[in-house]
Amino acid sequence: MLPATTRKRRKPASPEDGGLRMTRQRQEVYDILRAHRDHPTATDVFLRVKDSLPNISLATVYNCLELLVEHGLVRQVNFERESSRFCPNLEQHGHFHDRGTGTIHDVKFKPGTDLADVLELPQGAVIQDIEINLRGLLHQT
Amino acid sequence: MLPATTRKRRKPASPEDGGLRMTRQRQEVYDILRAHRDHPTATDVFLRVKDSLPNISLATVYNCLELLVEHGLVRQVNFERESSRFCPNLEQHGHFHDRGTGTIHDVKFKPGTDLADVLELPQGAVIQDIEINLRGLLHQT
DNA sequence: GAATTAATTTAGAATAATTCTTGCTATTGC
DNA sequence: GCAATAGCAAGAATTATTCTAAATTAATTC
Ligand SMILES: [Mn+2]
Ligand SMILES: [Mn+2]
Ligand SMILES: [Zn+2]
Ligand SMILES: [Zn+2]
Repeated sequence: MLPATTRKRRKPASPEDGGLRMTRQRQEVYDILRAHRDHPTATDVFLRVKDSLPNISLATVYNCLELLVEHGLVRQVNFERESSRFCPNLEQHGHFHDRGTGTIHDVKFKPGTDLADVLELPQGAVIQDIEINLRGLLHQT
Repeated sequence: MLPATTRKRRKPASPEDGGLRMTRQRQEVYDILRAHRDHPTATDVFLRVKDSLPNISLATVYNCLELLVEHGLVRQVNFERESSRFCPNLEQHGHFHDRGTGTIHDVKFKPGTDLADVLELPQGAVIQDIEINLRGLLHQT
């Protein structure tokens, strides 16, 4: 058996990428989400990624987004029945949809507070996932 | 001009029904939502309403649900990208989806608490609508 | 490093929830 | 009762998303 250092080996899955092999397409999709954190739809991502990968297909963009979500690198955000949007912010946060401009803003949780303090959860409920979506208007101050 | 009491007049829109004319179909759809508050989908409602209105169409169920939502009698509840569900509970509340059984439970807000206390809202944000969706498991106690 | 195997991507077809269109029916206002 | 309006049913259309199958690329084995 050869020493471990000389054996050819695939790049190990880092904790960062959640064990997902970072192909060119997946990396570009992920980079695009982190470059412009405006909660783009799959089609938005598709149009943007074409600049660097002109031959990428929409199906691949959907595949990449699905994998990034499954591996916990990206969050999928749904407002009403609109197209899903994608967000690389992994901190616990909600979303505010400004009906005036159509933009979506991240909403942090105040430190030291717990959502469960505000809610009357059913007996025995163990929360695995929290989704908070707000809609309204953003007025100039 | 005849006295008001003798003139034939349509049933006035009550504050309860939000100005919506309550046709047979709308009434049955609404009654079904209030009878079983299990957050049924449009198809669920369709199947149930057929007992009393065997000729109703799915399109009509969708129309009725849309109108009931627009007029504020019913809330539309979306989890992920699943079919919309419908809820006649008009109190401010969130939803807990038990992944074990697939059931959806209403989650009241604790009296005297304010969600805004837990969130760092963007400057100038005026909230018109709040959606809180929780997912997890309900353990027997 | 060529052959083999496995994973990924692509293009287009399929799916499914929802919405739209159209002709018909019921209700309303007069 | 009659014209105008509103509502309904059936099925077609829409659209975001998923699936399928073939081609490409990458990894593994020899
Ligand atoms: Mn967009
Ligand atoms: Mn159901
Ligand atoms: Zn976000
Ligand atoms: Zn509810």
